[in-house]
Amino acid sequence: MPHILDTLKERGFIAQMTFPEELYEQLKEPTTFYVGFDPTADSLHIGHYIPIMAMAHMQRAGHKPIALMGGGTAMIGDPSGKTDMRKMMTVETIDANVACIKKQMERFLDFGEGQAIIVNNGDWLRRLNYIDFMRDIGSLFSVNEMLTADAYKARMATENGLSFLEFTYMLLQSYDFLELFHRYGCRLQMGGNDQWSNMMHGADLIRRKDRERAFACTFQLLLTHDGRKMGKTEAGALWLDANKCSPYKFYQYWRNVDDQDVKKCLALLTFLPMDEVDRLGALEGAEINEAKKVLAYEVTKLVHGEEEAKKAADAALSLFAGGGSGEGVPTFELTAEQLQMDGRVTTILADCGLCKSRSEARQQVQAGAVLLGEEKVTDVNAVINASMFGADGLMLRKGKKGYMRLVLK
RNA sequence: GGACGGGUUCCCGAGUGGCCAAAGGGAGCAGACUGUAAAUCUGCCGUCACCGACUUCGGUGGUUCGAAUCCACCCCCGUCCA
Repeated sequence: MPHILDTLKERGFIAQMTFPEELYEQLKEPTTFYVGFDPTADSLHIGHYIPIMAMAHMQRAGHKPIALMGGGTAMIGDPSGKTDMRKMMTVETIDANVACIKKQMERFLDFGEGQAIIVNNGDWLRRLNYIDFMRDIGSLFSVNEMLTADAYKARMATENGLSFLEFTYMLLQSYDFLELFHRYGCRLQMGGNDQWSNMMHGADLIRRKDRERAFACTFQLLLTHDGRKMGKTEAGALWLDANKCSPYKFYQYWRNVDDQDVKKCLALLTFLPMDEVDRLGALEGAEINEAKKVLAYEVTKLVHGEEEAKKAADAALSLFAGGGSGEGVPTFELTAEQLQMDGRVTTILADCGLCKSRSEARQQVQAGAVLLGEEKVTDVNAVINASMFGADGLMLRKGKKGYMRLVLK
């Protein structure tokens, strides 16, 4: 079996790590490691996916993952990678988010007996005593040195500045690591590359305070080939929750990735063997669409399950290739009464989510982007009535990719 | 605490009494071209039963026929000083 670090490197996960040789030795033994997640929303999004995949790889290689929920640190907000101070969140919101995220994580990791665990740093951070903390931990940090961290430097350079609350974040995250070391013998922290300085200081804290081995290792962020963050959609982020982003939409996102990003995505986001990734990634021209189909299917399968992935693939087949059953095509139900009251195409376009507002719907009609069945809608005031529905409803389309099957209830 | 500079639509950022729903860029959506890709060109991009109306420019009040723009107070941020 290849060394886990080699696997992760080969797939493109690793960004940087502390004491590479020593860590390499350490990981020859089963090692407990952790990754932190901020419960700033009630669902994970694609940005969390890379670390989760890495955790899964690690677990398969015999290491023990700890998913640390930042129920305590979320009350502060990590300044890394942010140009603005985050909104502070209430304890209730945070705890509710933690519960939702816990549920989602169970899909990716084995939380069985003796396997991965989830802990919440709110358990120890929220009852921290300021004076004790400052004596034990604060005394070991040098402000001069902290200020050299990119995360802080960047924030100092902007006109938004950095609050003390946020400045303290590094100490708390470092303390988390120490606490997890004490509780579970956790020796490695992994996470996004934007966390590098926080993670490094945590490992350093354990070395200084307990004189024990501890490591930090960061992952590449999921960026497009030209350096933009991947997974941005109109809705802000590509959510892993089916209610926030349907499996169909999720599938379509990956089906439409840039050619240049396909190989990287296959390596990072799926468990396909690397020779298969290399083969698919090498396809050129229209052929690369095959790779995109595999990518979309595999990722959707991991996130939403095999059944949903099949439905999404089938929907794509029926909408774009004239095959399939069309079972997974997005549908929107409406009643005859609704049509009676307001059956305007623009209203329905907005209600079913194809357009953000009726104004936008109106503009799309004017642009000639809207089709009802096979008919282009030319009149902004066009109305849909019950007689237009066929046996499988009525297909409403916005552009080439926006499909919604209307069904009469 | 003091002096100065700021808070504009999803983001960046112009605008200093009417010509402002607010320049420009980015993101996004759509059209053409394609391979459900990229690049390019074009249109849209506050809301609304939309040739008109309504709501927006940190907050609240005021001046004015008329305010994002002027005044007062307040909140928030930055820089320098203490």
